[in-house]
Amino acid sequence: MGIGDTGVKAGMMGRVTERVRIADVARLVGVHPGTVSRALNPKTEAEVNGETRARIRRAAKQLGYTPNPIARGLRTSSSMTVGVIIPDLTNPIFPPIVRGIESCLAGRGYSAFVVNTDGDEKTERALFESLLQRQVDGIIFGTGHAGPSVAADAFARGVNAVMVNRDAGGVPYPAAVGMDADGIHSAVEHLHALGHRTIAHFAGPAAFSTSRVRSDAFRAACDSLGVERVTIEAEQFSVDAGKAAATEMIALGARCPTAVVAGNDLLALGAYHAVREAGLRCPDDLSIVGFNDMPFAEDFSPPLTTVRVPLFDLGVEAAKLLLDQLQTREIRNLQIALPVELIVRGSTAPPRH
Amino acid sequence: MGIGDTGVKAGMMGRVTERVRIADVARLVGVHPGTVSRALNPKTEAEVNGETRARIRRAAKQLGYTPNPIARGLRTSSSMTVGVIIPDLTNPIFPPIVRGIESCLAGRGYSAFVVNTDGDEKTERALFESLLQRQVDGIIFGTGHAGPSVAADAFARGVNAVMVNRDAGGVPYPAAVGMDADGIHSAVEHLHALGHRTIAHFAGPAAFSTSRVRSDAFRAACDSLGVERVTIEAEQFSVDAGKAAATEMIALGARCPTAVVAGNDLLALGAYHAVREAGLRCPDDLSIVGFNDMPFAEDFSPPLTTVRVPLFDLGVEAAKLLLDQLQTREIRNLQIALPVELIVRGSTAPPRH
DNA sequence: TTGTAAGCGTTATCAA
DNA sequence: TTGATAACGCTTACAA
Repeated sequence: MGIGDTGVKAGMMGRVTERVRIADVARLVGVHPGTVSRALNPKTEAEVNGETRARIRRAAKQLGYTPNPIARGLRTSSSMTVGVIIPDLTNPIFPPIVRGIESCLAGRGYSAFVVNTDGDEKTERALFESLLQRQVDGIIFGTGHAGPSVAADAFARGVNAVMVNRDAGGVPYPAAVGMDADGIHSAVEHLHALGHRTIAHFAGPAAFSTSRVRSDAFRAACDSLGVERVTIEAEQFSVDAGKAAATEMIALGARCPTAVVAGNDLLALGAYHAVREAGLRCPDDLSIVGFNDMPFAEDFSPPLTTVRVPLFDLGVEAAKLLLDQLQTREIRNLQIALPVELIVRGSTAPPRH
Repeated sequence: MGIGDTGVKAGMMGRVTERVRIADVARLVGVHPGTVSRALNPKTEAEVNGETRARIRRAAKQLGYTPNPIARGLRTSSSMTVGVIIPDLTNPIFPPIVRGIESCLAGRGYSAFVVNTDGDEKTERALFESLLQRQVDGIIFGTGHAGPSVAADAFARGVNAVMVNRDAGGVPYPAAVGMDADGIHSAVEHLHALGHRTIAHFAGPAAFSTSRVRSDAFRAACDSLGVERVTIEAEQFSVDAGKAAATEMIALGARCPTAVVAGNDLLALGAYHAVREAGLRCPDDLSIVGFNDMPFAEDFSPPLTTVRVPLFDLGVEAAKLLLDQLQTREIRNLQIALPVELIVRGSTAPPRH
């Protein structure tokens, strides 16, 4: 590590600009602080005389007044902030989702506070509590899974929340998800059309709704097309797990399927690695389809055939769902399912005999 | 869009668990709230009798008391939060940086509030102000550039901040960066050793310190090795800009360099696209080196030879720098430069004659 | 329509 | 060492 200190110091800290308070505006206008508050608050601006309101607005702008969200939050127990709980920001599906959430929230004056659990339940619980302490108005869970969960507790405690990407098992929070079954059907049909008659599915952990929906759809699609099928459950939705699954499959030798529908792009990528390591080639020896169309999937070697999920829009819809919930104070048990699309690229080809 | 509403409603919102306040603990212990505050605050716990402190701690735990950060923030004008301003979370170098920042912050009780500017100065300014309003204790800028900037204003106003990845031109905030010059030297040497004698550099926008450092190093490295050089300045650090630069370069025909050192991986990826579109191949017709080793660069087609920057650690160091600044209340003008490493993969090969 | 005043849950100053 | 008390900056009954 190189450290180069020029020795120049910034001297005394300049003072962070004195914040102008509501009282300053009130004084300038010659009116009571309460009136200023009412005039500046969309919900109460009707209660104040049009002309005074105009004068207050002008003064506020002149002084550069902006309400202190901390003080307001203390008073109203609302922070105009929503917590976003995801497993890991470096999983490439999350940045687009988060940006979608923020883009929707920003328009309504809300901000997103994003935290990472690394898939650890204890961490998730701690982060959840700390978000509540910070007075978030609601939570968007990107960590949904079946069984006991933080989301389940949140629901029991009446916390406003929604799910994104995955649902929460039995917990009736609204969710924004992709039409995963459609995507899997398209993938299987595509492979069938290419001539594949034995196809494998790398399923994600059974606790995730995305895993279950995709693997059920896989079974249904294969059966309806008369395709022989194998399902291998991966420990996680990760490159390593995908590699392990593919290695196991390749060991089948002659009975090895000619194509795989991976539960997500990371598993597909793991399959790439296994294929390469086994001295085989994709798509010549094995066709591989991913799921999500994560950023840069088109730049993989070979470019990945995958199912595109509108991740940004998933984020937008989840945020809308939450905002709606905050407004109506009613938790609706519904799913918004967005259409997905098979993107055919270079990782699929006819099987060779 | 498919909407399926089961019609099941969650009934009346359960009530979010009643928060237990400092007064509740005080009452239980039979002591004044002020004492509880002192006992629970690391800075003042020495002022309270060991035994009372123990009783207070026990009661707090029993009741599940946790201080309300909003109330505390109002009183102390500190939120134990730092703002992180980056251009775009979907730029793959940022998730690792952000995780690094958070991992350091978490240990010290701070949280990170991340916002995206999309490279727009006005947006950045608005977000900056809103972060200050939210009482962030400091800011980490991932958006540094030369000339008038939000960081410059922040410095003038005495705001605690540090830079990550890029520095802020003339503004003397501390910065955590990579040893970019070393990386470029390694890249040029690698290409020279392969036999390349004319090399191009795709430089990023001149306002970024990363661009300047890298392109200066490129010039120096080529000159010291007697390599002919061309520099093309890209409009942005983006795939599209890289493609444009490469297309322009390929149009040179016979005078086209046989290798390019791209200012970052995105520019390199753009060059991939241009090469493919021109019916050429990498590395056969053109060797390409990237910069950063963004996630999944090894999975590109071909796997990208690039300079690995320890992005996560950059985040960690930036956070440390800021925490240090918050503690000492002194803005030190220094740079922490972390070593980088050339990762040779499949996008570089000897030139063919 | 506007003023008054209480209070959100802490921390910090001052006395005891 | 502890208690009393006054802020922090805002919103919101309630009164005028």
